[in-house]
Amino acid sequence: MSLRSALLALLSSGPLTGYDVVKQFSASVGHVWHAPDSQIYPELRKMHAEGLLASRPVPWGSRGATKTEYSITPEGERALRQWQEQPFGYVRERDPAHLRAAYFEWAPPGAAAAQLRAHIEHYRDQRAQALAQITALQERTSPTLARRLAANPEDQWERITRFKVFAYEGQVSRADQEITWAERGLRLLEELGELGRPDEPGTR
Amino acid sequence: MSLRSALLALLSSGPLTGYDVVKQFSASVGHVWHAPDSQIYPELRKMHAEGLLASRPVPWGSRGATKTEYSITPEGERALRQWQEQPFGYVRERDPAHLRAAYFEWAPPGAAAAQLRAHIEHYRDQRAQALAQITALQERTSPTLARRLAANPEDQWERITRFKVFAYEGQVSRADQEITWAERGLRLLEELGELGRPDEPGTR
DNA sequence: ACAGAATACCTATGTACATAGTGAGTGACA
DNA sequence: TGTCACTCACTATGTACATAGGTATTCTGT
Repeated sequence: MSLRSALLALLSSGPLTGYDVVKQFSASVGHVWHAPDSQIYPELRKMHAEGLLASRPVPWGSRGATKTEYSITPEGERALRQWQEQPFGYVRERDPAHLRAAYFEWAPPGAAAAQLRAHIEHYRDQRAQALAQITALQERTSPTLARRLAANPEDQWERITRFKVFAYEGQVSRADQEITWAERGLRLLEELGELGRPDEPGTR
Repeated sequence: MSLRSALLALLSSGPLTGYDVVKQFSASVGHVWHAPDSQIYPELRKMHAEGLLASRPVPWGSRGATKTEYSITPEGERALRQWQEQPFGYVRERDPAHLRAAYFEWAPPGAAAAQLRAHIEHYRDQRAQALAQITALQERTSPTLARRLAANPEDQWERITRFKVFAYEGQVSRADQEITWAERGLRLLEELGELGRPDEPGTR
């Protein structure tokens, strides 16, 4: 149900056509809740059917073709608020990286270290991306934020912006934590003499 | 495909009946990769069909009923090693807590703080659980670990144990990070005067 | 004038997972 | 002898999501 909320949140800053939803999604909310377009289009239609969104055909091209523009309805806004109200069930632990690490004794020589290095790489990227988002928010470079602020009274701007920054800060510190963990892992491997030793373990 | 690997990892310490797989799973690997029994039983059968597991009927009860005992085959062990070798695609960001936080401006008064407090609560639990696992590993209280060590030469014991501890340490520091983040969020709300102010924002 | 790229908008299909059951055997006690 | 709780072993069903297409329309270069 989070995709639904993410879409409502996106559309709460103003109407968008399906295609624009997809585009803006991946450039904003998508950083915190990824979804492919193949999931977005049907969901929009479903939400429309349930009255959370209104739709309006917009002419496109010269041959009478149309695209659909969606906008949030009062009921959609109610759903958004309600979503923020109700506590959510946490998803169960399910982490491929930790799973692998727990059974590194099965990794061929070098493979464990390679995994950890890839882990670090990945989270360095994530970190950089999140930081870029934060700067874009703080310097008001983000077009999605601009739309949203324009749709709200000025005394709310600070508040709205800081919540988004706060969310991305969470991603930054999570990335930091993952990097630190993986580095500790590399040190562990080193300590076990596992960065070059060709040894086959685990075979009962 | 991670469930598959988790099951192979579990069975690599010795044969188990379906039921015991389910039980031991949730007491060990399950902490790092959760799966319900309804997913485990069919997967075991599939893995058996593909030759990763061998099966043997074990009599159960007095009326000739049987249960199935699964054990890992050489091919299963090969799959385990291969899994550790190949790099994995990281799953896309998809975090309900961050998503909510990014749109806290829609939260009714008090709801944002409540979310963050629940977040802290949840990760305190997680943290405690992971720590308990670590102690169980280090003091050799864990029956699953005992089985595994018994199936391996003594000079591997340290190594095997430390990998598992390392994985759980990752959970601990992740939990710590989440708690810190949520606490920062509470401070932000306080700064914005949002722990009691009845104010309706976001309504365009 | 036409090719090719880019834009705009979808659809189909399969799988992983959640949720919620079912039903048979055992042991213990009242 | 009945019923209760517990162990053991599954099955059914729906949804979220990934992967991989497809088909118009407009734009750009030559």
